[in-house]
Order: sequence, then structure tokens, then C-alpha cells
Amino acid sequence: MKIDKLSFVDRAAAQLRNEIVHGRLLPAERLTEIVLSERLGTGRGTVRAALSILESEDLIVRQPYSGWSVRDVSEKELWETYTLRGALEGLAARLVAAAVDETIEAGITAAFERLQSAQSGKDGAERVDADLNFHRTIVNLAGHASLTRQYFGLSNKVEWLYRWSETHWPSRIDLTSWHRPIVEAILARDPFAAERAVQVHGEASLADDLRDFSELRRQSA
Amino acid sequence: MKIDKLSFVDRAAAQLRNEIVHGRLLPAERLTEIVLSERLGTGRGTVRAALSILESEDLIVRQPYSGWSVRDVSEKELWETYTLRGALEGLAARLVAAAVDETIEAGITAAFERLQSAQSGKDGAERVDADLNFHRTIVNLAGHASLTRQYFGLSNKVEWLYRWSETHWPSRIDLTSWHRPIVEAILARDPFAAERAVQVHGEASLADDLRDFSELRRQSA
DNA sequence: CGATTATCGATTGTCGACAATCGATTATTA
DNA sequence: TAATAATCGATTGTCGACAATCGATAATCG
Repeated sequence: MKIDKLSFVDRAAAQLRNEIVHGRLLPAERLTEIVLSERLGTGRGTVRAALSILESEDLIVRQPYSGWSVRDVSEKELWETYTLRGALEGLAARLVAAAVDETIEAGITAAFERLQSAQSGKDGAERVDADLNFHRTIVNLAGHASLTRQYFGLSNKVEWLYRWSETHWPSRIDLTSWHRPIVEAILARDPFAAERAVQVHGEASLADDLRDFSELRRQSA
Repeated sequence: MKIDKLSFVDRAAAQLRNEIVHGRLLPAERLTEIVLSERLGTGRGTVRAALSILESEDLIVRQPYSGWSVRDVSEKELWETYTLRGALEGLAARLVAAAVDETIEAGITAAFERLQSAQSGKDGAERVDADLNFHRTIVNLAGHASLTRQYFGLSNKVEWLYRWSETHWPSRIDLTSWHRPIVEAILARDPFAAERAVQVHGEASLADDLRDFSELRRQSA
């Protein structure tokens, strides 16, 4: 019988990824292999391999012979992440809209309904989860393995930035109205409109986050 | 003084990447760490880290406790790679077209002129290089670090598939006419048209490669 | 005193040894 | 004999030790 438990490396990577994305490891925070090795109870080589994975996901940065650190947050980082997401998710939306069937319809509808519930509820964390889930759902329904793979890393960055901004400046955007155009375009089987809706959504999200961020900058300055 | 020579890991990764992209390591070929370790004259841990990098670039595949192998070529692989390239390069073209200045104009023009020279020349390898260079130039001019990074890995896959098809079925497409619409849209500072031109080009390239590939399949069957 | 060089502690880079797992082959047994 | 279990060689997974490099600080020298 084949056992498919995760390797130590994958588990270490998952834990560190989680800590970064949820802000328990702060932006620009220094990461030393031996310290992490002791904290995670695993060898340094293992930690090193895990850090290498997170580097390939662009969550951390390495300076040779000097050290690793969590990426820093900046306006440019926000802009790059959101524009990139627009491009990948735009492709996904186009593909999904061109291949709507029962499965896709059910998946999109369920994700959108979850958004609506979260919108009326008071749970801030669930709002964030539902939002991220909606976008990931679209990508996963596109039937494009490489895209799903690429998007995985990017969506972690999005989640990281999203939670960061949410922690410091909780947003009150209307999840339902912000996402409805995407749902409608997909269900209308209009690839071009779906791609466009995703891009518009991305630009609006970016503007929203950028406003929060510069406000935050102003306060701490 | 700071020495910035590449680490053993990076050098090993570069060499293996090169061998895969140029087809010296065949699609689906099995890679064993100890063998590579002896061939590259470096430790197994180093090779392992290099393989891990190549895996994150989607050039090779790992099966836990079983081994590594070069990715296999398939219609789906071709479709995914080219559609993904279209999305990323589309974003790049849009950004470039929206920010045309002397530098961009010079860069695009130079890349296009190289294409034209290669077109009239007889050197098949130079045709491929010039083509790949043109696309990479657009992305590099977009001023988008994350995009450049993501595109790096993807462009290696494109190069790999391109050379694979070129080896087995040299193409005689007209490089100049295939790329001129992109150049014109960018120089006309029309972001929308530039993105569209890139997508159209991508679809045509895909169709071209797919035709070669199925022909190859037919022959070996 | 200012600039260059040597030293030192801390951290990463590299390697080989040992353990865990896999897949195939052989042995066992109902 | 066919199905199941034990064995074995090959390969990957994990770890700790040692070497290389960095940045800062102290020492040297004009």
C-alpha cells in the first residue's frame, strides 16, 4: 500500500507559508535556518529546502551567504501582484466562460452564494476566505493544470497582501456587487466579457488596497 | 569586494535546464540523483536542490521516493504552455504599449530587425533564437519584476517545445509577417491592440506546433 | 585622523552517511 | 496454481559536520 503522507520538507514549507500569509512572520522579517530548524524540530537541510520552495513562490527573498527574509510590502508589490492576477485569472475566466456546463455552473454559483452569505455575516475572516475561494474556484474550473499551478503561488501572495491590508485597515467593500459582473458574464457564456470583468475587478481591488496602504504609510510616518 | 559567482546549485540547475531545453535530455527521460551527481561532479544534495528548482519551473516531474523525470510532450502540454504565454505576454504588451518611450522603441525595433535578418538568413538556430528573443524583449521592457520572473520559467518551456518541434519538423513560417502586427500595435501606443496581437500570434503559433506534433505522432505510430 | 587591512562571529553553502520507501522478485501457503 | 507475504536492490528523504563567505569591528599605517 502506498503511503502518501507529506515529506518533512513539504510540511515545513506549508507551515512557514501559512505563517507568512497570515502575517505571523512579518514583511521583511529575517529568517535564519538554524532558528527555524529548532522551532520546527527538523534538520537544517530540510528547512533549507522548504525555504527554497517559498522562494520559488516569491514569498521570501534570499541574499546569498547572507540570509533569507520575508518579502516586503510596497505599492509596487501590490501593483505587480494584482496585475499579474488579472492576467492569469482573465485567462481562466475566458476558458471557463467558453466551457460552461453543469459542473462549472454549480461551482461558480456555490462560490458566489458563499460570498453573499459572508457579506451579510459579521465574520471578517470568513469574508476574506470566501473572497479568496471565489477566485480560486474560477481558476480551478478552467481545466488548465499549468495555470492552476502558477496561480497557486500567486494566490498565496494575494492572500498575504489581502490579509495584511485587512488587518490594518478592514475594508467594507460590497463583495456581492464587486463579483456579480464576473458571475454574470461567465453564466452568460461570454468569454470576452468574463475576462474583462475579472480585469475590472482586479483594478478596483488594487485601487482599494493601495488606498489602505498609503493611509497606513501616512500614519506610521 | 563582493564576489557574485553562481553557487554550485545554480550552476547545476543552469546546466540541466540547458540540456533539457535543447533536448539533450529527452522528454520523459528518467533522472537519478546519483548519476547526475557523478556527471556534474558535485554532491547529491546539490543536484537535489537543482532538481527542485527545475521542478518549480515545471520542466521536470518528481514522484516521491521514486524519482525525477523530464516532463513529457503532449498536445495538452503545448496548449497549456502557449495559452499561458499568451496571458502573460498579453499583459506585457499592454504595459509596454502604454509606456512607449525611446528605450522601448529602440528595444522593440532592434528585436524586430534581428527577426528580419534571421528570416532572410539560412541559419535555423538563429531563427529560433531571434524569435525567442523578441518575445522575451517585450516582457523585459514591461517593467514588471514579478512578470519577468514568472515568464522566465515559462519561456524555458516554450523554448523547449519550440526546439523539440523544430528538430523534428522544421517550420518555415514567415517570422516577419507573424510578428509585425505586434510591433505596429506597440509603436502605435495601442495597448488593447497590442494585447490582442500577442494573443493572435500565440494562437497561430500553437496551431503551427500542434500540426507538427500530430504529424510526428502519426509517423512514429 | 582617515582610510585601508586583518580579524572574528554568525550564517549560509556543500557534502557524505544513514534511514525510509518503493517496485520487482521470490518465497509461502491455502 | 493463484493469491498473498517476505525479501532485496535501488533510489530518494533526512540529518549533522565541515568549509566558504559575509558584515561588522578592531587593528594598522600613511
